[in-house]
Amino acid sequence: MAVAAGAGQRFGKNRRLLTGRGFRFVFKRPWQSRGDGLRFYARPNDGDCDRLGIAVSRKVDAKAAGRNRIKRQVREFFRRHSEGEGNIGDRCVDLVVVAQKPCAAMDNAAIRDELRQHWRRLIRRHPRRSALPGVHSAT
RNA sequence: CGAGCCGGCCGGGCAGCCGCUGGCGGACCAUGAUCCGCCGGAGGAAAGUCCGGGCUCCCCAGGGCAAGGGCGCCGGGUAACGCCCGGGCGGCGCAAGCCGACGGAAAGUGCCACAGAAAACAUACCGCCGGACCCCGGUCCGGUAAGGGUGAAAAGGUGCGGUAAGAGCGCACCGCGUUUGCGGCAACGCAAACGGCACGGCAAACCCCGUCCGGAGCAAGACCGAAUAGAAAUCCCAUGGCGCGGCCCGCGCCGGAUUCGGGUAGGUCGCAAGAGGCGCCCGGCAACGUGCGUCCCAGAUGAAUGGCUGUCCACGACAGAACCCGGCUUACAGGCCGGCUCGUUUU
RNA sequence: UGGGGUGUAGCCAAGUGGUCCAAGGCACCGGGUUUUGAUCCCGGCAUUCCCAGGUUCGAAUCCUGGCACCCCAG
Repeated sequence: MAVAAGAGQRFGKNRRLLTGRGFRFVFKRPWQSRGDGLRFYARPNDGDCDRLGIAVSRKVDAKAAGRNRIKRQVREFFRRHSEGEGNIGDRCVDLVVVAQKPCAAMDNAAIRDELRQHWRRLIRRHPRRSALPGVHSAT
């Protein structure tokens, strides 16, 4: 069974969007949130956990190391805040995070700040059953 | 101690917690994009894609020729190279050292603006010298190329002799060329004799000579599954089946190959043990090679190394594998080791 | 990952197999014409020809290396 406390901390392949089909599903009818450096596209799924896809193109940052940095920040935030397994009663979402050009100039703290803003909008629209102590205590 | 040169190396460390990914082992009333344990998990440039290979498919299947392109002192190393090592020559530096697209201009074609008499078959503006004429300054004829002037570059340089003035005209030295001898595998060097101006520069101008090169690329390519359109063109019919004419045989269809168009974007393999790393012996000035021992060292496929906390310090640069090797080039905080040169001080 | 292309003034751009001045147009600025404006005429743009080396007497042009931007394939 799922370990209730640590369920949201994992980030296996079941928590990611792995195929082009998964991305297309989200982009078809997305809920959106736009900011300076990032955009969120989300859509409720039929699964039992949230899933994440990230898009950082070469136009954002031509250096591979720079793109990896952005993706790591997004992944780490999602790992610590999203809904894990055992939430059959909830409406979980597929989320795609797209990085925009200014993101390359932001430091890690700034990226996390923006992620928090988008995430707060997301949970207002798609409420969780479980509380989100991480978000409230972090801010 | 200061200034500098060369070679080699490192690229935050430790501890804890939460994660990611591959392999192996295990768990299950949920056999999966799951969970648990152990072990492995980015670079010196992984980069730019500038060269050289391996490996695949296509073409040719034997090689040659042509086109186009690369390379270019000599010798060696290497699977190969445009790389590396050693040497020669030239240049820079007091030196340690560093740098060099460094074959050919009497095979040919072409270019050298402006200036200048003349820019390559040489030639004569101002001059200098001799002669003639007019008469006190020039004109004409001839000789000459030292000096002036022009230019990026002016037809060997310097000195002495020589001369009407001059000139390789003669001589000495330097330079250049030819021949011979000697040293060296060679590039080349040294020496002697001879030649005298006969060979201006540019081949990163066309080119000549020598030498090397077929094309594409792992999203190559192979297989499984799904899906669309037994649709189009060309060829084959050796084997097999069916139909038609009585058989040989022929034709048509099924079938096979290639191409074009359309559809699909799921999985498996390729996919990591290699021209491999390290250590030692031997050969070699060295690059490197032979042998022995030892190690297994990333394999993802929306794509893995991160986050947080503590602590130490010089407060962390450039930057992320995507088929794999050998090089080159470019980016880079800081630091370590070894050798050498010059200067200064002290003994 | 692989392949290809382009960098010349604020913008669009031409440019030679090397030699005074790097065409031209738009825009902008100054002046003239006009009662004023448009048109028209004259003049101007003080451009490291993307950057760094090299060849050459001389390079936007030739050679080498680099940077930036754009496009294409699956």
